Amino acid sequence: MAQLRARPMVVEAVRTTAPCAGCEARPFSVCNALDLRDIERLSSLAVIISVDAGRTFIEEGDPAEFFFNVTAGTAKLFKLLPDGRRQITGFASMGTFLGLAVSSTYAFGAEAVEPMHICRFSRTRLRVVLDEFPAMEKRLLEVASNELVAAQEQMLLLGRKTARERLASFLVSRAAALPAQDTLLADSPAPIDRHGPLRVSLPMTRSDIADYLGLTIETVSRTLTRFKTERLIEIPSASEILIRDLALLAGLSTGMR
Amino acid sequence: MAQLRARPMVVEAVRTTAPCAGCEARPFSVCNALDLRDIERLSSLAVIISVDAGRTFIEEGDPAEFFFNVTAGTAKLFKLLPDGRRQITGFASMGTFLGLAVSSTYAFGAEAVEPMHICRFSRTRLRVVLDEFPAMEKRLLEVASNELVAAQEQMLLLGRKTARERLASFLVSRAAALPAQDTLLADSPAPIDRHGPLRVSLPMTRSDIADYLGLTIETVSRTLTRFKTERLIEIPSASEILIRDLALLAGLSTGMR
DNA sequence: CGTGCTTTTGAAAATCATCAAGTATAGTGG
DNA sequence: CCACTATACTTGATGATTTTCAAAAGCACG
Repeated sequence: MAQLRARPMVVEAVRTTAPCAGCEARPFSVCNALDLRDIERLSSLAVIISVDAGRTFIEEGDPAEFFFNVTAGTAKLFKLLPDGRRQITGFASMGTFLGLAVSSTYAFGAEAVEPMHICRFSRTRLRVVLDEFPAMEKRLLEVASNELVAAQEQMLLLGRKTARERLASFLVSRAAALPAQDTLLADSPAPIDRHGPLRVSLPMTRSDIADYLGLTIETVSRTLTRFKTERLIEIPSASEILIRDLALLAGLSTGMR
Repeated sequence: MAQLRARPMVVEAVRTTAPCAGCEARPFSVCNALDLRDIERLSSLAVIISVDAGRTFIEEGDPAEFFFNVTAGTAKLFKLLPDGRRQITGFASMGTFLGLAVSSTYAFGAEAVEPMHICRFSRTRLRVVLDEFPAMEKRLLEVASNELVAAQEQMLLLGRKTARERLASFLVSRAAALPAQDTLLADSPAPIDRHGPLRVSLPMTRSDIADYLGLTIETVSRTLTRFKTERLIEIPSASEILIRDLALLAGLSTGMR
């Protein structure tokens, strides 16, 4: 049960200019709450950081000094037990805002699964901006509310769904997040009505998927293989899956059979 | 696996005056963000509702017309699968704010486990107040952030902890919430250092506990019995538990043995 | 073209769920 | 006030899904 993990080092800051105005992630992020004029203020506070795949950039329990905004790549967010058991609580991709904890320390860790670009803000300095622009605070509340809904859905999955239902849910949610690969801002009911095979990429390892779904890598592998033999999916490579029957998978994800 | 449940009727509104100024729950709730002068504005929007034990007052999927603030009693919040499997995502007690969903429908249901008093606000009308008082919006963001942290902790529990660890975690969190019985606003590190037996009340049924912890009622019962034979707790009645060794239980809850 | 890591596959083991009574508790009506 | 009934809780025996242990097969990278 207990698999101990090496503790990766926290990434060191790599300072760069922060051109918020031309930021590709802005349309997907809380920063969009500000208009171009105010964006300048934000730019002056932001530091852009590059994070290599596998690097931890938030350490659970560390003083929560910064807020982060993901502008490229994907991170896994996780909590650990003393013996090394890990629960991944979510994946953060372009536009995701991190660090909302009220407490003085981070309640979770974050590690890049792909090379990332992250926009980093000092908490204290961003707080001033938030007080100045209530629109951004409002947007943050929306984001937090959406995350809360997603968290409740994940609790349902972890507490009550079978391995099969968990994997089906995971694949469906990955498909629903296309092309914006971001569930947190999925305000509109994603248009998942297209037919034909749907290509979803899985930048995370089987181990990550297992720790996200509360399973072991073996169960993840076996279940995916079974989906394949049942012609629900194809697995061209380990990091890529073709969904052949999304509706059926969606049914499976809620216990229909 | 699938136990179907009768669908309880939604409670009808029981209109009463809303004396926010003298509200016992205010110190524990978001309403505290307003000073006495502004509280009057709030009062004019609130309707106090009485809910009998067992009554559902939020139906998952219904249009999210209202916000709620619990002023007395306890509710369980839950999500259902089509076949009746249920996941309780949390318990709401005095001071808890409900209905934060951004979407137009409730993402979860809520049912009273004890007779309750609830303060009800129209979403559209409360929105006006929020725009007027940024302090309250800020307080809401804090609340949402704290709930998010609690949700991540629960994901760790549901995804990675054993039955024993889950029950230990549950009892410890009930003890930590004393006397304010409210985890959501537990901003300060709860002073759990007192020794001697600690009395925690469990107003919810074993079935509720099971659905909260992702277990069956039998496993809940067996595990509590085992704690009793191990002298960790006493069980004077089904709805009351004496914790004899909180530190040991706290250790158990994170996998120490 | 090794070498190391990830993934897949197989067999055995374990935790927790299910099925099944039996016991306590609470609420109801006589 | 007490018996009666319904519900909740406990306890036991059995079973199944998932984990654990083990090893082979793929794949990526130097």
